[in-house]
Amino acid sequence: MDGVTTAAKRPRRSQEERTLETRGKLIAATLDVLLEEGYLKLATQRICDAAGVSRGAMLHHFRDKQSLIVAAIDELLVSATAEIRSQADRVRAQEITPEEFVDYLWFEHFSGRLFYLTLEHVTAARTDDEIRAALIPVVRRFHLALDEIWGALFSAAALPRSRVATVLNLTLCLLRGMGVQTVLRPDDPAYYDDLRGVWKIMLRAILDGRVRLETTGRS
Amino acid sequence: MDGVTTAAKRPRRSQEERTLETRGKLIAATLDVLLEEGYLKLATQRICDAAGVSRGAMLHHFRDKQSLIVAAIDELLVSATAEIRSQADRVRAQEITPEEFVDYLWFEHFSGRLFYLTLEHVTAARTDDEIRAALIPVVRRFHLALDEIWGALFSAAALPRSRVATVLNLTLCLLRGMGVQTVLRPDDPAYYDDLRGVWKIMLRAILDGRVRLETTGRS
DNA sequence: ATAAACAAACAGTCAAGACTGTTTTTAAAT
DNA sequence: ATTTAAAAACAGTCTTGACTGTTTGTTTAT
Repeated sequence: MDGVTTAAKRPRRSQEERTLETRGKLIAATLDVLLEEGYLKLATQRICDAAGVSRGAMLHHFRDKQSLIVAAIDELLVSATAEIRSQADRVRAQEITPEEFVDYLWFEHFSGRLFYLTLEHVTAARTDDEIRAALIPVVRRFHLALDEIWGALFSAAALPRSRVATVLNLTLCLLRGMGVQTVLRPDDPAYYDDLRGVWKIMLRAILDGRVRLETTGRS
Repeated sequence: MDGVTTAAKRPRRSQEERTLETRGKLIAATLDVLLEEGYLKLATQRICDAAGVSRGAMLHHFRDKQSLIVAAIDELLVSATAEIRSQADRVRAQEITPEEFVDYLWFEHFSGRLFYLTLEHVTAARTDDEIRAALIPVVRRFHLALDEIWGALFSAAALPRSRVATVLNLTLCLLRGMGVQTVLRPDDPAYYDDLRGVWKIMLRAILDGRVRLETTGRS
């Protein structure tokens, strides 16, 4: 295995390329292992095994375990934002209905990977000041991006522009709550279909103007 | 400090009394420490310190750490059920409105202790088959009790009896989702008031019959 | 005297960061 | 163009502390 053989097998990569590749592997592996093992059992050796990278290399690129996790969550939310935006564009173009968008959000994000990863990092953040401080800006960017997406989503005359984001955020809260429940209420898809069905009826009533949202006194 | 002095200070307690007291202390301490530290940092020594009981005694009464936690969650949900039932009785007696009930659920349970403890055990259960298997029956009892409470709650002519539980479960999912968000979106009570305000408007529309829920096709 | 409740010590496991060593790339010197 | 030195990327080992369940010992109730 001399220099000639090595050069023939693999072109010389710049430091930047090497860095991007290693970081990318670590971030992807972190999300996979976090989903599979949970935060409680998330060991750096396990991540590195999955990434095919040493712990020394991991620590070269990320100050500590927590820094790696925060970077991974950031990447997760950036990706999710792009995917949601893409589907939202289809709602606006009237290729899919708002009801179908709700189904998309449920089946593609909130009853699986995105939400379970959210559950893990949110729960860890609740009792750890450092994690929480690191994640609040990350999540705030996600919320702002969603609000921007929601603002451009609907043009229903019956729904004031200022209410659009509220309704969509309420939709997301419903789906998060359902996501929480899936953990200890599995094998009951009818229950979740039922909830979602009722929600769609409510959403349709709002979009059609049968329920008005202007006056939201604090009551 | 001889036997006579001890007897004079504290009456002789039966083994059963001692057991109930020790178990009670451990269970209460578990919930307190779980809320404060999270599942990730929940150490049995910390629980025992808080309970004023030795680890040996803890292990005498509970097979292992997990058994203690499951017993504590069971107790938590039994207590919450009783409290929710008591408020629901006041709704039925028309002492408080359904809207006020929603506020009660939010402020007393889903924006604080009950929900945060739920977050902890649900997240731990997601990736641990044993915990999940132990908690599913516990949580099922909670769900059944809630459905029974909901079934007796409203007598709105416009809302079919079969739909009452769905609407209340939908309410709880919304509140759970909001509870999840409070962790990384703190210091924004107006946001949560807004969401809750919109839901109350929708709830009122359902109760008043302006939105009908009979046909909930699976769409 | 015996059993149950309780306490403390023991033993083993595991994980993260610190640390040391190696390989690859880049820049400077020749 | 080649060599050398430095920097960056990467790998592997060590250290330390924390944790849980097991075991042994003590106290209280029957």
